[in-house]
Amino acid sequence: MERVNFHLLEEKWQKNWNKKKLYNSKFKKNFYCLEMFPYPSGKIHMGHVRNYTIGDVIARYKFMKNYNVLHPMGWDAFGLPAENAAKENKMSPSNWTKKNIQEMKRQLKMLGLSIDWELEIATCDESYYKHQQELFIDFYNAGLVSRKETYVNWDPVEKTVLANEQVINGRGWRSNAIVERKKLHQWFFNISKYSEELLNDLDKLNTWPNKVKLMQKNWIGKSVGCELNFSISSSKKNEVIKVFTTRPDTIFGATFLALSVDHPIATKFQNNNEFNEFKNKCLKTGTTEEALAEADKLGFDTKLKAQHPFIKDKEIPIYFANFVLMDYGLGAIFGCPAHDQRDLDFANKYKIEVIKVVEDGKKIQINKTAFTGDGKIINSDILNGLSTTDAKNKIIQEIQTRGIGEKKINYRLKDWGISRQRYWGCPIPMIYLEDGTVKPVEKSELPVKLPDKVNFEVDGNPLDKDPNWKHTTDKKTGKKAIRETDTLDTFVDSSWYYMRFCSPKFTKGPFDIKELNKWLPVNQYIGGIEHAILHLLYSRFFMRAVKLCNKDIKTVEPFQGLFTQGMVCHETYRDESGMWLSPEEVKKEGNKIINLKNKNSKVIIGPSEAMSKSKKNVIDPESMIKIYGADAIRWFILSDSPPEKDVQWSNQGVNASNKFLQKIWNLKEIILSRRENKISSDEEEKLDFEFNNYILKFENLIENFHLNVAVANIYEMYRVLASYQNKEVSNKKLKDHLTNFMKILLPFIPHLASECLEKMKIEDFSEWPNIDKKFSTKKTVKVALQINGKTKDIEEMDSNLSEKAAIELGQKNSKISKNISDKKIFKTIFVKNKVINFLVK
RNA sequence: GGGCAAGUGGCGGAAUUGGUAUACGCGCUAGUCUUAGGAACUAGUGCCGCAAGGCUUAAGAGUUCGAGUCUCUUCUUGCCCA
Repeated sequence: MERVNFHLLEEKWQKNWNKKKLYNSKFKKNFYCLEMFPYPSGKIHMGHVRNYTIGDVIARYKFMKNYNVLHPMGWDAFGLPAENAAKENKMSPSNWTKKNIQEMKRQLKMLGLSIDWELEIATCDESYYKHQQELFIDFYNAGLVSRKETYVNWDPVEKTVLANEQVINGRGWRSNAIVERKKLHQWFFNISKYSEELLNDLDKLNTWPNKVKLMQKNWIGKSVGCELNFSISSSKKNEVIKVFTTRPDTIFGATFLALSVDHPIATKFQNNNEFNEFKNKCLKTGTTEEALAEADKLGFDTKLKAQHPFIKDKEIPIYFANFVLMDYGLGAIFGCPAHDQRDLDFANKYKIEVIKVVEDGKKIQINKTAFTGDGKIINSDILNGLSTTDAKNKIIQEIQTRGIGEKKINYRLKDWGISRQRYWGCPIPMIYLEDGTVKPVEKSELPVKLPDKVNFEVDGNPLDKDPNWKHTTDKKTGKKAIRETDTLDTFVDSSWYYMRFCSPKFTKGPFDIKELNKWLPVNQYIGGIEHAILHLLYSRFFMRAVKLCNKDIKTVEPFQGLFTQGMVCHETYRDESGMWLSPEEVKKEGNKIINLKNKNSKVIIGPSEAMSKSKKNVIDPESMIKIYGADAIRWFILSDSPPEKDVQWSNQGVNASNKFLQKIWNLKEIILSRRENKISSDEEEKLDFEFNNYILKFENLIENFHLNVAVANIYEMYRVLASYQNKEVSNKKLKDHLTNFMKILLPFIPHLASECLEKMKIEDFSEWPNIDKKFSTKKTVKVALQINGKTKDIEEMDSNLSEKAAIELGQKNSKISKNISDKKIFKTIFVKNKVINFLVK
């Protein structure tokens, strides 16, 4: 049998597809299939292969189901690695990025994806970020942008701001330096204006994974609480401290107030050396919630006292504390040590009274662990005996009637800080005039381009150190001005790229609204779970912001369907000294595993983990394609695990895939050269029934992403078809079903299936096989025969058999009759075409 | 600590509404052929048992004629938040 040269035929079909698109003017329905675009790091990895193969199956399938499919690809091309590479290799970020894009595009093309490369975009191109600057200005004019001075996570070694997720255990993720708090002027998108809407609209996203929706819900973090005034006892001016709390039910357990060092009250202490020293210490704690929870609780006693609002003559001390931030709530809290861990840690340290006001039923003494659960209220005057929920409602009402506070809804979601002190990003199109005016650059002056020649030898942001670029004039007034030297967070770039894809060459604005309305929302978005929160939330915000600026836009939710695929994993290997070994550096021989680098050293096999350079458990897609062919790689990555779960890479598995593809080829040869056999209409009908049932199943399997099950079914179909070559069916019948089989294979292994169909002289194979409804119900079914609920035998029966006849047939079955001969049937359960259950005594 | 998801052979995993548990693939075993190989083909492969038969979906209980699937308790793992 002829060996297939997968490489030759893959090359042939890839060239062929370059000319074709997934459009057909006679189709009326549109389908936008999008996979998360990659960061051009240099080479594609198996995660990309998995992501884009899954997307390709969906895109090709939808096209065969008569949809016009938009299936674009682009590059998330701004970001810090390019800048680091520039420092290391003396290569400009721009050239480094372009080189990587070229390389990765070449590799992606090897996979034979149905991507329309004419729509390609890169976020670092002026033609892209120009429009991003326009959007920024639109948002600014719509009141969605603000400039605030806030604390940021500052990496003192990298001299840059870190995002919360870049702070790990209080240290910078790259430098490992202890992260500090630093006050900086930053630009923000006012995403928190949309908190309620972003939360409520999650309900509309029916096909999103619940897990992702839940993560977003927790991230937005809506909580109901109240503001409450405490008056300062010794104050003659009736000074009041406003606090926010989500636990007003514990007010009777309040034993101190804790304020942020930036609270207005702090001005009283600005000349107090001890206080200033304390304030500086606070800057050593990061700003993440985790950092605040973990940090040693530090306080500064103001010696001031506040009057407890509900307990007459009770005064509680007022402290400044390092775990209270001005950005959160009102920068002031009341401390209830018994029922909040941070408050308890603080109270224990400064010997503050602990009063238990929630009873958990077990009468536990509060020592080192606070009780934060729900329970019954005690020691609380008017609230005694109530549940925590009831107490909350009652005390809020009481606070409102007394006029000392009000109910407040709080969100954990804060405004989105978008300033980055970096070169390789989209410049923020704002200028600062000498008179202090801050204004957007005139739209006609866009884009604000990045300078080409930049000195990366200096610390900090190169744009800030480039006077030629930094100094400019305001085109409207002619006045001298300084540019904003911060660039935009790269999450901004990826928040609207799916909009740009609808009209990527459009020059009059970020998008042609007609095209936008035609394609959006993205019908199927596919990507990693790691973007469950930020990228998806920011994109949802962007869609709303864009809609606010353009009333003609119809879409609110950008991604109608979302699928999050799992990671690609591989075993990890280390030598005796604990150094990681790559899969190429070890060899398995039977039960033994040999270290090829050092034959005397043992190899320790670790658990299978997500492929990562640091653990060296990486398999390079291109070298795999060179050995087994692209179709075999696609086939394997789809076959072994459900797409939403992690998959383990296995060379044996790919090898098996490759063998199976060869068998498909052989089967086609056998059927094409088969001699005509006798024909039995019964046999032909049986084949029709079997095949139609498979086709019927497939639509469900693909649309629900059960691609591994689809693969299993294809193996079965292969066996059915192969078994019929010696049966009494016509060549035409066999070839018709072989054609259906190949069409079903097309989205999975497009090269081989196309080649086979061409060899079979099938001219148009762009349509999914039709189902013949008359073959969708089976003539005979297998029925389980049970005694007292235990299956004894399985019998094939006519599917139209009456209940009576079926039961009679069941009773005659030898295994049943043997077991019931000396017993009495007192009941028979009959489930048509499934089960007959005899209950006997 | 809180929330969510999951636990099925040696391994990856199947199993519409509760109705044939272990599909399909890998691996393994035996055999055929031979250019002796990491090829192809055939047969077998959950566990116990010579067999008849019995047992089996993390453990235990419950509902049901019938539970991998529903309910409760426990254990373990993973993810997210703290």
